[in-house]
Amino acid sequence: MPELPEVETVRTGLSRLIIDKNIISVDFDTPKSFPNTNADIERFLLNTHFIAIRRRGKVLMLDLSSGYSLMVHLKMTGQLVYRGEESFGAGHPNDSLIGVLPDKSTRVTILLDNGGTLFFNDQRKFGWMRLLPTAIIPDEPFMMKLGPEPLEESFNFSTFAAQLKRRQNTSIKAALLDQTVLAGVGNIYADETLFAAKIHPKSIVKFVPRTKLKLLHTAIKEILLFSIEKGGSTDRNYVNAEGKRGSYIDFAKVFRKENMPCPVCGHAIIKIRVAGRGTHVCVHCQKLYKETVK
DNA sequence: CACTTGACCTGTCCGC
DNA sequence: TGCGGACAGGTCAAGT
Repeated sequence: MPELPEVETVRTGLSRLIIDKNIISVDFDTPKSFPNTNADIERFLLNTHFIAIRRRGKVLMLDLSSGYSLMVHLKMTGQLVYRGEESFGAGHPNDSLIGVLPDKSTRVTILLDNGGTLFFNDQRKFGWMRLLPTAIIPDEPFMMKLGPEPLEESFNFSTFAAQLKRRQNTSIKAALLDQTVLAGVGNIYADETLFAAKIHPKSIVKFVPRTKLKLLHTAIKEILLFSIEKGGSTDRNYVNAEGKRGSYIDFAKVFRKENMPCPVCGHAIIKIRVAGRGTHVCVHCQKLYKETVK
């Protein structure tokens, strides 16, 4: 599912593909997918061009020359896929997960002046795309609440520890998934980083030793960066801006590895439920901290 | 305020 | 073969 590395991969792809391209037309299925008025669309979207593609947490911002931006959240099954004139409708036989576009999951279709098309697909309709003034994006309630960017230099260990102070009595996994603690980690990278730090996901935050939290902080940075190198994780639906898969999942140690041997100790990885999510853990390697350690 | 649970959706898989 | 139900998991609203 699109988490920070997947959204970042889409961002770099779109930066390469649609910057400076002019928007000729936009078409969408329902207002839920694109809740803007026709007047706003005509004034601030049509006949403007993309000047920058930015990311904050799992949110994408496609900045336009009109002073407005398309803000996009892919949620679980969202895709932002560009098809150039040459590849239009053709798909990619080798590494594309998707075929001819538009398909039944297509919510928004944006036609560009170079003959290319930007598709916003979303099978489960949880995602959204909307047009709003670039300047007010930071004031949006969702953006206001977001925690620090884990890959920024300023996200050092003391920042991480300070953020966790607000979630002392919950599980460490619930804390990692909380976007106000840090922005961009979802189910895959929560499981993978906790495995790397040898912390059981059900561990209560206040009982996790500082040394383990330091390992976790380092693992977050390293694993997110590594996944970006691999183009993110394609578990089911995720594809990049060209409709292609990411390969991080091939390197995952525990995610979707239930009943398989732990790569460190060989014990079987089990799947449990933590914070309402499917959670993968090696109970032999990952220690459960539920009370003060002596 | 801190924390947990259910709702939002649709496609897929599993058991009968 | 079809059908019901569980499951997938990001975020928010409503619950304790």
